Order: sequence, then structure tokens, then C-alpha cells
Amino acid sequence: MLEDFKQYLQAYTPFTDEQFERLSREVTLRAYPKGRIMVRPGDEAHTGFFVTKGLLRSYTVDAKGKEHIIQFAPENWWIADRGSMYFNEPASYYVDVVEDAEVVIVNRNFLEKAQEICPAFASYNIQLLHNAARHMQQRIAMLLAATAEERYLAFIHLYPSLMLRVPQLMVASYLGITPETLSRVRRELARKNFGR
Amino acid sequence: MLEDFKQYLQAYTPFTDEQFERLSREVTLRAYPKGRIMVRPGDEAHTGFFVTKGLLRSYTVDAKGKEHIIQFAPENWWIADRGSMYFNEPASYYVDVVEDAEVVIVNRNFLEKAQEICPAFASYNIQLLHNAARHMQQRIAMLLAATAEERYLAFIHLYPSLMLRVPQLMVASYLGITPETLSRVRRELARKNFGR
DNA sequence: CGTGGAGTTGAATACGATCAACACCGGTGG
DNA sequence: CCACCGGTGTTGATCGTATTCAACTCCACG
Repeated sequence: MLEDFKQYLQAYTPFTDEQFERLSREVTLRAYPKGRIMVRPGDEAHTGFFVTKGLLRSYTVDAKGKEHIIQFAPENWWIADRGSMYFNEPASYYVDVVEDAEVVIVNRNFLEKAQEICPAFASYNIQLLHNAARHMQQRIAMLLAATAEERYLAFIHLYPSLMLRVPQLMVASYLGITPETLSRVRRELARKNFGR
Repeated sequence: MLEDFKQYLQAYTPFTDEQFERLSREVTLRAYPKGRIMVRPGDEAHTGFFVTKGLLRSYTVDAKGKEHIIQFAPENWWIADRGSMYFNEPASYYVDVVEDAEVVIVNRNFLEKAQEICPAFASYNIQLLHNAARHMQQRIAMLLAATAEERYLAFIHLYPSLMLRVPQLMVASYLGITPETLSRVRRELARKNFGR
């Protein structure tokens, strides 16, 4: 799993084996089973995760006990509570395991250490952040403007593979609709596309 | 207005007068009147704006002609279409002027140039991005979970000063509700707090 | 087997949207 | 100076989309 991490990073920013060796001393490797809750609101862990295998999610739980998914993280994605990781606040979201996962855990000093070891790491990080920000901008636009059906279509277009791995229940939660509504939207779409 | 920009930057990252002098050669200063549309979807401007005076907003317009506000930018805020600015795509949002504004315009090479001139600029940028990302995370959580009233309360808590400067119909658009609904929410809140 | 979670379907409900009318400025031009 | 106008905000009535609550099927998994 460390090898996966190395290959992923190398695709974005060049470094020597020796540099990676030093970098890897700053991280922890772990495996988690499906269903395991890794972070809870209030935790002071201040950690981020890079997924080498499996699938994680971050989400909130509202007053009525309903879950609202902030983000999915399949292989080669980062997932972190930014308030907790970079601003030293307690966590505000849950992180748990959707599919048995292997992760690289980094703590809040990782970034500085990484840049110390390998200055080029800063640009990789900036690029990553821009990408995340752009995706969130799009998602906000969607949540403001789109109907249930439009959201669903956008989702399967943007994340076709997630579509197949994530229970519908969670897709609905990610889209901000109920599982029942999603089920009806799917039925309706199937009906429409039948006469082709 | 350039002086404002300098003071703002200096609060985050140290640099010499000479460095700022070189930096300032990479930017353009302009003033825009209220109502002016600065960027339209499809534009290939690839620019970002730092507001030294006034108030800008970015937004989409849906099929029915309805506006959906992505972001407000009062004094000392950055506003940019990230896809356009950092990924060389055409713009996907409008940017226009809510209150007569003075802005610092940067183009897509600014970041690299700035880091070349002053390496410490990278950490400032990373911090800025983390902050933006964290705010967007929160907003997504809000849009997924909160009712009209909760959104409004969260907004006035988070941006009390914007509250006073922005027309209600734009607040409504930012919150993802109609102006009518916002008006009713306000009436209801006023009624509730009357018996104190 | 049998048990519990996921998905589907139906009926009733609710929240916010839409449509329409009107009051209230703030600015403009006669 | 005042009349007019357009835009903003308010209020009411109606409509529609998605939620809620409930029942049932279907698997996956013990």
C-alpha cells in the first residue's frame, strides 16, 4: 500500500527514493473494515487520509439522525476534515469505511514536513487544492440550481464508477435527496428511456 | 488601492518593497461601476480578482433565467472561477459588481510569478485555499441538511456585515431559496423573537 | 433457514416555489 | 419640486416537488 502511495505521488511531483523514504517516516499505514468509524465530530485527531484501497466517506448527522455525505474517497483520493486538519479545530464530520480500506494516515504537520523534504511538493498540493475547490464550486452550483433528476444524472456522469460501488442510500444522501425520491427518479428515467 | 493590496498581503506573508514592486508589475488595477458584468460564461479571460473596495459576486444563471450565487467578495477577498483561472477552461460563471468596486486583476500566470519572486507566497496560497475549501465544505453541509430558516440564521451569523450590504434577493439566491421564502422566514423570526 | 438492511411502491403531508398584486422607496427627468 | 418609473421587498393563494410514514419484496449474510 505504501507503494501505491509512492506511485500516485510520483505521477504529480518528482522525488528521489531517498526523499520518499524520509517522507514515508511521517505517515502511518492502516487497514480498516467496512463500517468502521474512523473519525467522529469532536475528535482531536487532526489527521487526513489517503486511500490506497477501498472506499471512505465523510458525512454529518443532523438533529433528526439523518446522514448527509460531504465526500466520497475511493482509491487515490484524499479525504480530510479541513477545519480539523489545517486549522487545529476539533473534527466536525464523521469519516467511516464504505468498503474495506487501506489508508495512509498523515497528521497535521505532514504538509510542512513534506515541503521541507521536497519543495516541489507545494505545487502538487496547490494543484490538488484547486481541483478540490473547483469540484466543490460545481457541487454548490448543483445543490443551488438542480432538481433531483438533474443531480442524479450529473452524478452518474461525473462518477460512473462510484455509482456502481456505493449503495443507493448513500448516493441519495450525497445528492441531498431521500432514498425514496432517488428510487422514483430512477424508475422515471428507466421509463423515459424505454421508448428509444 | 495597490496600497491596500500590499497591506493585505503583508499580513500573511513577509516580503520586501522591491519584491512587491516586481509583483505589482504582474497585476492590473481597475474600477468598475455597480451592475457591470466583468466575466461571462464562455469567456477566456482566465483572470482572478482581489477586491480592495466594493463588493463582487459570482453566480450561474439556470435554464429558467434564475440566478444562483456561488460567492460574494467584499473588501480583501479573492474571487475567481477556478476552472477558468487554474485549469485553462472557459469561464463557467458570471462575475459582476454589487457595489462600485476597485479590484486588483491577476491572470493565470500570476501564481507562478509570485512564487518565483517570493517563495513564501506558496504557503500563503495554500493557507488561503484551505480556508476556501473549509468554507465550501461547510456550505455544502448546509445546503444538504438545513431548512430555509437554518440557512438564513447561519448566514447572518457567518456574514453579519454582508447581511447589511447585500439586497435580500441576493441573500436568498446565495442560500438557495426564493426571495419570497426569505421574506416569510424573516417575518416568522421577527414574530418569534417578539415575546422576549 | 431466518433475519435485517436495501430498495421499491403507495398515500398523505409539508415545505418551498410560483404566480400575482401591492406598498415602498430612490433615482431620474420633466 | 414633483411625477414617474423600475427595482426591492412584502403578502396572499395556489401549486408542485420532494419528504414522511408505512408496508412489502428481495437478497446477502449469519
